[in-house]
Amino acid sequence: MLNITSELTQLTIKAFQSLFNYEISEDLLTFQPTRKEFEGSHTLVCFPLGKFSKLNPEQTGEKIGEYLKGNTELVTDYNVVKGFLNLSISDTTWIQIARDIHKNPDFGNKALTGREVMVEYSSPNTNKPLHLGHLRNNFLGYSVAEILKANGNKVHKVQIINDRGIHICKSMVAWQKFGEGETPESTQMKGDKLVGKYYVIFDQKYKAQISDLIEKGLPQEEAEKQAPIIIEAQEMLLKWENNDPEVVKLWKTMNGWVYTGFDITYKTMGVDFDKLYYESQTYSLGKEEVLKGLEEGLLFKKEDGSVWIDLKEEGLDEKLLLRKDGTSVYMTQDIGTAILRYRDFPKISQQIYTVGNEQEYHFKVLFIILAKLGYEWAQNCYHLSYGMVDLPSGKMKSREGTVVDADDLMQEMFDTAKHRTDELGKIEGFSSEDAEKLYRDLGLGALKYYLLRVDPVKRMMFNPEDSIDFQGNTGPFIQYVHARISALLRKAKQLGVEPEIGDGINSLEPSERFVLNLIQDFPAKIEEAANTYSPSIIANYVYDMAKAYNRFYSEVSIFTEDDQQNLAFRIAFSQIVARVIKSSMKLLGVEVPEKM
RNA sequence: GCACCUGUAGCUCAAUUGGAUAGAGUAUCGGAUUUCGGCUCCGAGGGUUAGGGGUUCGACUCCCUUCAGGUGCACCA
Repeated sequence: MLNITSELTQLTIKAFQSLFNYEISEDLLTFQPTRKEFEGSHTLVCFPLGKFSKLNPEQTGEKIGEYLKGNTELVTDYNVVKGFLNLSISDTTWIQIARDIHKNPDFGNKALTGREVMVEYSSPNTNKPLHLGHLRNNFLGYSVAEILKANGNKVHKVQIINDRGIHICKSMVAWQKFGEGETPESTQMKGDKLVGKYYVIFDQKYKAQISDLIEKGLPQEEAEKQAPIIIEAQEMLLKWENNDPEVVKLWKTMNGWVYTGFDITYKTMGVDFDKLYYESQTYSLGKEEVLKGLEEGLLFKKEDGSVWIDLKEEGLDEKLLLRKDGTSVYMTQDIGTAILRYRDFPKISQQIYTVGNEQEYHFKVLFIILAKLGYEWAQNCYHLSYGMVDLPSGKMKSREGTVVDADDLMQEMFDTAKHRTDELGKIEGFSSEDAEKLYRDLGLGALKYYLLRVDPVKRMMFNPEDSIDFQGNTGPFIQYVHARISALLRKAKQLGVEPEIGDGINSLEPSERFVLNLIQDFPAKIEEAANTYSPSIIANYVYDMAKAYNRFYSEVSIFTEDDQQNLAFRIAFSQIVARVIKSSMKLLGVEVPEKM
């Protein structure tokens, strides 16, 4: 397809050659969108060129503009403001571009490049339900996977389920002692909620025991170590690692409950995975690798028998890899998991870990350790880090029970969507099933869009009220624009108008040029988003486009058009916009309804 | 204490990676329409980009520094 920027670059090189007899380098030519207060669509920054043209930036721009206008079909007009050369592109070019895009329903998606990557996200602990933070994680990981796919990568979506360790033993101990045989069936609770309940109970009992011990005169630190219930949990972990049948059975049962619960939540969220990894299946590989590293002298053993790695040369500290009792820690497991994944998928060139920014240090260390152990792919590992999500009501702290549960929040979004939609009377003629689907699309779309439109590295504020507004930079607004176009297309069909870009079109509205300029930028935006792992780029892009189309729509009344060719063109043009909106939203994991 | 991240309009976020007069939405104020103090349109105000210094044709962006907030520095995961 015709690419205006690269076309302009080539023509400008030629112009420069012919005007100043100098072969200008491509990277000195930066084209950017023209600011809307000036005429034109593409702007060449002339400041860096003066050195080679031997003229000041204005004169340089003037000369180049004159040349491009006079000698090319592409450029029809120009103006120079300060050192900026603004170029107007011919309508025939725009129409040609529209035609190319219209013919290509798959516009934006690159063909497979042969590159293969793995994206990890979600990766919950199995001792408590998913919360708001997990929502950002899942949406982010899923979206990045979609973006990478669109950019030509083969993508494997995976997660690592932290199904072993002291945390799950805590829930198990509490259930054993105080559960009285409760099950999801007997309590009518989602499995993850039930197990989470016992995790909380454990914590309460543990705290009570600590304060008892402190009252008896023990220092805080000692009390934390000696509380009977924590000792029980530690003993259980050891039994688990030794394959004690009873403990393993309980562990399987309770994890099973959690998985059933998680599956429901994932389904509601609309995310999925190609393969699941379980720490219970990877930690022993990690242990092997650590022992191997110890033999090779890469690691060292302390007097108490614990195994460490020394990272002082890298400016970091020493890091524990095996406890004195020989059990493995978080890091050990992650080493095993990473290696196992490369064995499973030898062709992947990169692993992307979607994990909160509180673990930046962990991943920094992990990647260094893997490199030290001799795995050169470690340098391609990437920690997709993201900030916390705050709520207007205040901070989210799991210990204080102020966590916002993922299921509850999504349900609240659906309810709000229903409430707002009914209020606006937008669902006349909907069957109850269709209406239900619409509430879900709107509620979930609002949530996803709001969480994804912010740069991942930033801590963000989630305001449920704002997120589901039909006005402004929100999911529902974009969904609304799409539905509006869909309605227009339906009407065109009724009237028997075929969307088509014929040869008779020769001029465009300024707002159409503006929108087309945005549209032709779509593949570049995908690439940028893929390179920076930022769905926010796509989100803000699609908002700009929806807004621009909306302006066009209010300026031009489409069906009063008496020129049939022009009408067919405007329908085709709208169709392209709808497709790009749909594709963009798909990259964010958001459904766009046809009707709303 | 050390390390990393963040700081942009009252609020929530952008800014094409160093480019023009820093933009949207929301809130506020004004106007239009309207059988609601609701909805919808139009317009306006609102900024020393946390402060200071430096680099250059040009800095929200890069470097140094101070301040504020957050996170990490577990034989938890």
